Amino acid sequence: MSSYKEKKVISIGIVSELTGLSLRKIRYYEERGLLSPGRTGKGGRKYSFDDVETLMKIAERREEGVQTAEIKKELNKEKTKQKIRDEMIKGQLNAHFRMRK
Amino acid sequence: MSSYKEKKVISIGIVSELTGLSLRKIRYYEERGLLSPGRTGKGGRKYSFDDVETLMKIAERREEGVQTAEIKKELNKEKTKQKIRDEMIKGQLNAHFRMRK
DNA sequence: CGTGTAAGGAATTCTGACACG
DNA sequence: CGTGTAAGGAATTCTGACACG
Repeated sequence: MSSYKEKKVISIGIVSELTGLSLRKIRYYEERGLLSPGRTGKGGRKYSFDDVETLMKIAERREEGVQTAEIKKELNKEKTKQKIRDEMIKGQLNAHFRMRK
Repeated sequence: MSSYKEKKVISIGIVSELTGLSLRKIRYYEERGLLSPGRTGKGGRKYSFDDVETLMKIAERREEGVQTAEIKKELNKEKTKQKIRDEMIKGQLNAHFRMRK
């Protein structure tokens, strides 16, 4: 279910090193709803490797001059596609096990 | 080569939450050579998910009353075994590609 | 041996705001 | 719109040491 890629465990400083983005940019993209880091008990942001990958995609698109609102839509589309893929796999597995019973 | 499991990106506070171990214990096991976290520029420790797993194994063994020196030997043995496995796989791959050429 | 804790300092992160554009 | 920066405060982490056992 929850793989390492999805676990929110990386602090913003490390994410900044990993992506080359400033803390300001990382926080701003969150403000615009492009990603949702977790939070520690006292407010510290926690990111997953998935978040880091998302940020790298954002950086690419920004360099191409794309605005955050547009990038947000693109990311949502990707997420939807991924969900459909996941459900198809789940469906296949269910069909498989129904047959074996 | 370097998967997410091996990337040193988690701070000690998060590792403490993930493992249930105190900061003191985590640092002590390092002092005894049972694991080697990375370091940020200014001295902060950085752990990988692999390190987190190692710490959980250590916690189990400690609960059984095993001393750190003994646990260290066990971990080294595991590491050696893993290395041998990795090399066998590499060997198989090499053999395979030699055949296909 | 393994772990807790108080101590002082350094580095990190947070938020809200002003600036420029 | 997107990003930098200075500001003040709070939370994190570091090291070396003393304590107990």
